[in-house]
Amino acid sequence: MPRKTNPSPELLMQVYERLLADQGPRHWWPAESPFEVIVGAVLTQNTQWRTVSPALDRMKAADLWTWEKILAAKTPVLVEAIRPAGYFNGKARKLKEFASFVVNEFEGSQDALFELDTSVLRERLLGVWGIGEETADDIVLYAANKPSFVMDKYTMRIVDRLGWRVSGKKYADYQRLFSERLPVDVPLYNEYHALVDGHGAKVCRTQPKCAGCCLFDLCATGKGNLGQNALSLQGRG
DNA sequence: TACCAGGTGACTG
DNA sequence: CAGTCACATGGT
Repeated sequence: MPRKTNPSPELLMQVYERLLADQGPRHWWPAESPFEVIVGAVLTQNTQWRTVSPALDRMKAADLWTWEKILAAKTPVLVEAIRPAGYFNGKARKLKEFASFVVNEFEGSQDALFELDTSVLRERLLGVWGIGEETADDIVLYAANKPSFVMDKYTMRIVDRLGWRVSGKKYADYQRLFSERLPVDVPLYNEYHALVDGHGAKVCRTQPKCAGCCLFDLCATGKGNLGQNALSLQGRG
């Protein structure tokens, strides 16, 4: 493996511009309301969005589209609605825990919750059972529109493959790599995470498709795969 | 067919 | 604190 390098703020912006040119704006989060962002953020945990979207439709059809209704619903009813998203027992409990939090402490409106300062909001979210760091940051950024850079499996994998040095192995370490180098800017955080996610899902997959990658010349792993990709291109003639 | 997908909490040494 | 495991459906 090539030696890790310490990426400059300029390099982070260069990667952003490359991804933006490659994919265009992604218009995240794919939801019509802060409520839907939160529900979607829980349902998409370790799950692809394409199975979450049907689950959201089933929740609407089952009249489970407010915190009060989620809280009042019988667990098997909620489970059946969210079944397509997987992990339905755990996610049903998580939705009920969050509903209880919003109904009992913020009168059923996440708007009151979002009035908290960013760091306080994040801590309150982390205090809810089932809300971990990524889901909390999803909610802070995409529902409350406050600046908290979202980290996820894709982003960590891309950082590792690019060969960027990270101070540790934890979520916060990877998150800090970005937040210490980028201006604190909600639209930038929003689009950056969306673009990295798209790249992770389509190009920098578990089995990376380095041929044609817009970051190829910036990537330690991609350069290492040059021969292999050249062969696979040749094979397709 | 076997592997993988926008994590989190519980448990162990 | 760091590693490991269960949780579960659906697409390729």
